[in-house]
Amino acid sequence: MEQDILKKSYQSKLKKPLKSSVKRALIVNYFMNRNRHFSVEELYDEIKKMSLKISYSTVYRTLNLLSSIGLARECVFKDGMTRFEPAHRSRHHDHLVCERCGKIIEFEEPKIEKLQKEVARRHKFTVDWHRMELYGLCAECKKKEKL
Amino acid sequence: MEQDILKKSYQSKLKKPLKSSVKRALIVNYFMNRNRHFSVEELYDEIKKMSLKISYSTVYRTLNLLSSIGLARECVFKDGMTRFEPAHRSRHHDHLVCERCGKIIEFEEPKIEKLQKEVARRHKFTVDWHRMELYGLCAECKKKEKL
DNA sequence: TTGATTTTGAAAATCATTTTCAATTATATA
DNA sequence: TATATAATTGAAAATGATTTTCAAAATCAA
Repeated sequence: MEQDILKKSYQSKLKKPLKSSVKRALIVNYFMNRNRHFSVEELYDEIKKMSLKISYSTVYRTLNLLSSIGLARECVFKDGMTRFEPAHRSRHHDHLVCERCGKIIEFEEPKIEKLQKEVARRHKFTVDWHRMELYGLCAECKKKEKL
Repeated sequence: MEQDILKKSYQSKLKKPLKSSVKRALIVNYFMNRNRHFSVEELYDEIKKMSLKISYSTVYRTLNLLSSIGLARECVFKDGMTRFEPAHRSRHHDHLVCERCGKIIEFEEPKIEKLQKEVARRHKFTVDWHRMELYGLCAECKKKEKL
């Protein structure tokens, strides 16, 4: 069961024990089967759509839980809303964000990472993490633009 | 007078005319003489310290005005608070943010910019702007860490 | 000076997120 | 299996940064 991953991961971090719960299972299940970003609202709506009762409190709580044990990554783009993505599916990456349609494209560019490290070294800075987002127009929206 | 820059810049953008105002002059003056980031609270406190009356509404309004005509740049780092920086002092740059003391270091790295453009091209994406922040520990905080 | 328009600040509204708290549920153990 | 203990839940309230409202004050053009 998917919650087991969570339990182990969580309890190994020396917090209070986790009791199993239907609601949390629901959220974790959605989360584990997602391989891209989603907003809290998106997840909430999805569960509601299955005509299942859930509250935002629980959604936020569970997502923060996943985040705190490193299973989820949080991204906050320009719109200021928190999105989550599964950390188990992909390595660190950066984002291209379309300002027209909101599409989010992930990319990795090791050469940039290397240069970032260089910059940090130059400033005697130790980098824990970074975020990099390129905002603009995606191919599809550019096409529409031209019509 | 510094407000003139604002007036010209603003009115040339075809909006309603600007009347001169002491409060706005105060804020614009602070802004123009700043060459680094500041939070809204920082500016507000600074003006209050001079025992001058001002309200947050006015501060926000004026800063947003400066932003809308391109004189100010807005940055939102991990803490979620909006900071402003004068756009007239420096070119585009990215940031190193110390997670311990909050220090913000600016840097430019043309090689990274070039690689970003390459990434965008690869995805047929047109980039309008980007943000890149490296979070970690600055040299001073690392030193303290070791004691 | 008047009349029209902009600016201001206090208070209320927003909006995503977090917290509170009482009721419900899971679990360990008697 | 019953009971005690602790975790989970959701509704509603709280939060906190920012924006909006609205009536009063200030500015400007004629």
